[in-house]
Amino acid sequence: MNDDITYPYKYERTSDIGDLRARFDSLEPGEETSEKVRVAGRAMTVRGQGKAVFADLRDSTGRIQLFARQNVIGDEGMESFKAIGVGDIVGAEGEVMMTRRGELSINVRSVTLLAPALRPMPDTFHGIANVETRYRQRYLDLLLTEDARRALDGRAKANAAIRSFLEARDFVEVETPLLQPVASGATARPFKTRHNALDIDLYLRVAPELYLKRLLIGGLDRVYELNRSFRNEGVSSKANPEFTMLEAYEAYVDYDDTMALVEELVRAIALAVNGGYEFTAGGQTIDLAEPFRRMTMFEAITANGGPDLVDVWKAGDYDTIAKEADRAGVHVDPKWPPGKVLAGIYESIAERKLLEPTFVVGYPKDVSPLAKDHRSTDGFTEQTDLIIGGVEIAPIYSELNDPAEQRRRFEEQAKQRSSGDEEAMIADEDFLEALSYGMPPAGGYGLGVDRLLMLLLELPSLREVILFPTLKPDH
RNA sequence: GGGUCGCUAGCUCAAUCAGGCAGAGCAACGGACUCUUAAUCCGUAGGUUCAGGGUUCGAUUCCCUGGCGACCCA
Repeated sequence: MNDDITYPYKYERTSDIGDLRARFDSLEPGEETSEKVRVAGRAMTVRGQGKAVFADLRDSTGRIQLFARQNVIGDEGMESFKAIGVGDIVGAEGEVMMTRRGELSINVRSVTLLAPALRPMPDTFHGIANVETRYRQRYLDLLLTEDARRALDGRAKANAAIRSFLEARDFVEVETPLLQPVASGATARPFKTRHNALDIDLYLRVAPELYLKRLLIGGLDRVYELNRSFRNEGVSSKANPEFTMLEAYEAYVDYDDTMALVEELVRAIALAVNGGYEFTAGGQTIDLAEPFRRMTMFEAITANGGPDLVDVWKAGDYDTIAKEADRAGVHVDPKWPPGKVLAGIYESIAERKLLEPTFVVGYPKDVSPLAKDHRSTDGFTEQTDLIIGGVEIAPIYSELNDPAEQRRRFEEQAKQRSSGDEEAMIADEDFLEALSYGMPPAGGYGLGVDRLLMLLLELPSLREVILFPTLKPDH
């Protein structure tokens, strides 16, 4: 049907449009240069004016106007220029000039159709209002929605900042299995798949944690993986089944050291993404340059209008804890261990109100199977969660390295699992064996890159910072 | 999982309240126009109104079921 269209193999460009902008934006209106250039990109608008035609051409570096005049380009050239439609990908050759109205342009000598848009482009003025279309056809969204390009750009900058921050501190980037025989390392339901040749079930990782710890055992003292992990859970504005996380581990330090490192890292990412430390979340200005707050889970609850549960917890009065959970609107399963109930109260009352960066220090052992016992508070571990804008950004641990204690924690999780908690952590026997060879004391963390980007870019949903968010097929 | 809302031309939206020929702008196509930039002007074409069922003389509109999405709640 379109057999008469030819699709050229290449187009030799002399410049990106951004380069031309940088070099020639200061031309005077009406000034014409003899600088002959060849550019290529997508025609975003075309404005016919009889024997003159204007088009806006955009490549990934910017936009420039094409200005074709019949007395310059000739009758045949004019015909081919007029044939350009909105959305077509074209190459153009001509001299750089500034129109009398002060629009940097190319005085077109010839134009080449490289690939037409056979389907009409969405309205280039109104853009795409339907978010579903924006997610399903992100290629169109990127052409028409500034926020979509901003998110893409922000992520690239964040990734680069993360790598340079960690490389500068001698962390080694590694890659560990996505396909795992046991999906452990996080309390989450995994995706299951099948390897035919090996005839085994495999799971997509819910976290790379236990493999990165194997590398600590293997003598890598500073290690990280900027990874995609997968959790078989619902989608929401704060969760996508696949998401990007940074996990990093450093031997011979504890979670206090790691908190300081994460604080610096978050600032480095913000600086790279936004060029500064301030942004708005929950209607409040957040200044990442301020020292991050630290509070216990109990303090976080009381600071946000909840009950003081310190003494109740110490006394082991779990009935009162359960009653308070009920009052806080937490749907407590009677089989839940007390620490999970307490964490539920905290999440319900406090978490979303913690707008300023806050380390919530100390997590109940029942919900923290991979961190060392807290050195001074019974029933708690040395896990802290960094909360920013009411969103959990990064759990940080003094990593548990006692294999006997790790086995007990896994057994505790197994109990929760057998009482119906499908998200309870699975024991990884191979990891326990590895631990028994000795893992150095270490601090580690997992940083939710998507969530941090969503905050820094002030976008309302995780799906805005994930190029192709998980959606049901629409047909 | 529950609730609310949305889905009409490629896109942005009307028409739905109170059932009565499914429309406009942009994009496309044809024409006019040599400094436009949401260009303008004249004309042409463009529809499984998300899908299926029901009520009705008649359904985009009312009812039911389903699909996809958004938001809120759990």
